[in-house]
Amino acid sequence: MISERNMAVLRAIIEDFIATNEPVSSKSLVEKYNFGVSSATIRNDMAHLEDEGYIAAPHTSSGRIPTDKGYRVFVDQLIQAEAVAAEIKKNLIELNRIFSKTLDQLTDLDERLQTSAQLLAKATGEAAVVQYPNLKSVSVSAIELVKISDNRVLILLITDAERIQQHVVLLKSELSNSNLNTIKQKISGELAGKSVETLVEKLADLIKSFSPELRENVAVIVSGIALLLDANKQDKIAFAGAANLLRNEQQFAGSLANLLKTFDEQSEIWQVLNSWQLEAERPRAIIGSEHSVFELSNSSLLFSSYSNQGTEVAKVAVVGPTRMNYPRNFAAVLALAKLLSKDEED
Amino acid sequence: MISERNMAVLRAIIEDFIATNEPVSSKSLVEKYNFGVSSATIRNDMAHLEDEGYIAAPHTSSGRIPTDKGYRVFVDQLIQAEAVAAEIKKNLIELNRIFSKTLDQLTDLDERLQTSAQLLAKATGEAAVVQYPNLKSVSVSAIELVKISDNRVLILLITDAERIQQHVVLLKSELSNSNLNTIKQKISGELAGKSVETLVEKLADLIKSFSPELRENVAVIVSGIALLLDANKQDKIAFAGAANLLRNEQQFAGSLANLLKTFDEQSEIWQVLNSWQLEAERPRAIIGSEHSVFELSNSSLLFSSYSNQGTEVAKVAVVGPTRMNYPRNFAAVLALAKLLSKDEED
DNA sequence: ATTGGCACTCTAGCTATTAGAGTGCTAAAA
DNA sequence: TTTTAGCACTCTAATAGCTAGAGTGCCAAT
Repeated sequence: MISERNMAVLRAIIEDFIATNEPVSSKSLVEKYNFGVSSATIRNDMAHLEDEGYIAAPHTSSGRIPTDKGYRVFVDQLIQAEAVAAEIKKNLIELNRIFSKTLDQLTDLDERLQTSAQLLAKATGEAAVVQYPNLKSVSVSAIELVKISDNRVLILLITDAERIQQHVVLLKSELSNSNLNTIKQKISGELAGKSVETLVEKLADLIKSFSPELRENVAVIVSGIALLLDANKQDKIAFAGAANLLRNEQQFAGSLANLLKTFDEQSEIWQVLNSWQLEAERPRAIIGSEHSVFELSNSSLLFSSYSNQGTEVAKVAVVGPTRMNYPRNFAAVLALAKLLSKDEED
Repeated sequence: MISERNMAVLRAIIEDFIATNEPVSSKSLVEKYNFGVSSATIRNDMAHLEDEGYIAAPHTSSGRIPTDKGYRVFVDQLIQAEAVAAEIKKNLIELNRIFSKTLDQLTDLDERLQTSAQLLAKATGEAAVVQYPNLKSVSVSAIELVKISDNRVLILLITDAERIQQHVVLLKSELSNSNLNTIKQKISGELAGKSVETLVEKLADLIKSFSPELRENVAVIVSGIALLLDANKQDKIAFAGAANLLRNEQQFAGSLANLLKTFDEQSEIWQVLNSWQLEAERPRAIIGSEHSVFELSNSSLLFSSYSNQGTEVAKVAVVGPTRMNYPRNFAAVLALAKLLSKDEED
């Protein structure tokens, strides 16, 4: 059984450890906190907490450090406790102001997400990851073709998820404006409203429906569109704050290089994020051994999701040591998630 | 005076040090290289090279390591020596093949440059930087306006440097297709062919030339264009290979976090690159103390430039320890610079 | 100019020692 | 039953001392 005071001691240990990164001793606890009992009593509590697996001692005669299980209850209570929730909410408003000041000016998706990651990294002092929207379920709202020189055409793929992608193709032969217009009308009419996923198959048929003299160029354009659709399927993330990972260098030991490579390659992180579900608005924390990313030992993942018209499209996350500042970081993740969401109230 | 053999010894020391990262002793030199003299003789040569400042001894009874001055002559000779030039050229062809295989498929500038940096980082095993083209001197070839919903217009700024930028603006009131077309014609006609730099001033006048009922929306569109032009002025770089910097962790001591931040913030690196000039096709190496980036102590910068129709537009660079593999890295920098260049032969 | 020989120097690794921080446990007190 | 003072015990981290050996510098001989 975990008594009221046991809990308070656990919490004090965790807060102290987060602040100092040193094993916490019974003596320092009675000095800093007003438990109104002696260090011997605290020692008994600590022994108990250790039995239950909430804290551990690096060696026989050292202070205690929290275990992942310890952090778990700490974080769970944190999210529920009214007082702290208020604290988070206050941060949230402030962060919302800061974030929106920068983000509201950006409409280009790449820039927007990259900047988001940078803001999140800065606000938390940790590394930040922002998933690109998963466009598999998104549909095409229009395809535009713009002639930018005699033989080059810019293809624009506009989806209903704010993402506008571009690709330039080289035509095989000259194409009159009216012909280009015909092609545009037909392609756009044929593809608009369809989901990105189902689109690829339709493309081949499309070419055949054009008159023979246009087909060569249409084929080039269609292959350009296929390329853009393909790009949508790639798992992409924006990442920022690598320097912040270095602050906690010792804990990653030799694996920091691998860790950075993991972020570089993106797809693994993407999968990790996808393997965890979110309930409603709640942010979630995955603490230490709860995840299995080898390079991220002793690290926590804090994430939430952003949505488009109520449908979850992707996640934002903060990656840092298990001994991170949870209240601050939860607030930042929530603030960003809210800002990136395009829901009714906008 | 530096004799023939002195030079050979210097070179052997540098190559050995690059390979092993250990101070090089006279004994190991006679064992690995065929100088045909005893270690005592080599010791005399080494004492001489030390007097001249090409090598240094970490402490009295240790082997020697090259100084920046030592690397300097090594690199200068490297670039000139026929045999090595051939070696570089061979690498260059191979690298060219590898790079173009990936790059030829990419037309989006962001993606292209980011991928370039990644390829360069991978090919060299170092960190890589690719400057975005400096667009101050570039001119606008067209401005397109595309309606993507009732009240949103996508602005496309197309310059003659392959860069196509996009921005979405929210209209104040509905705008008919024909009106949009009128605006497009007028704006594009007015701005096409002008250089990006001179354009900003013209924008204000432009609004006045429209009929009052259009002005409100034109103002929105014009401010969007201004935003895009502004983005061109920002110094931007693509960076990759942070993990490779970690490999040489010890040498950056505590400054690695600052270093990563420097790359994150971009503008400082941009300025450093700009402060060095290139002669013609020659790549250039800036070794250790020759540059003054504090965080990059013991590091070399290798760079070359890419051009558009013969005009230099930006640089590509490799950043690594002074004891990097110069021939390989020179080849990679050159190969990429050549590939990114859009000159007549394309 | 080169070389063998040798004294000399400095480092890196090993061992020993110690102060002190912190615990666990016991027996008494509340 | 809970709390506490007291004390023995343990482990770490820092310091000092020691030694093998790698490497040099220089001298005298070739």
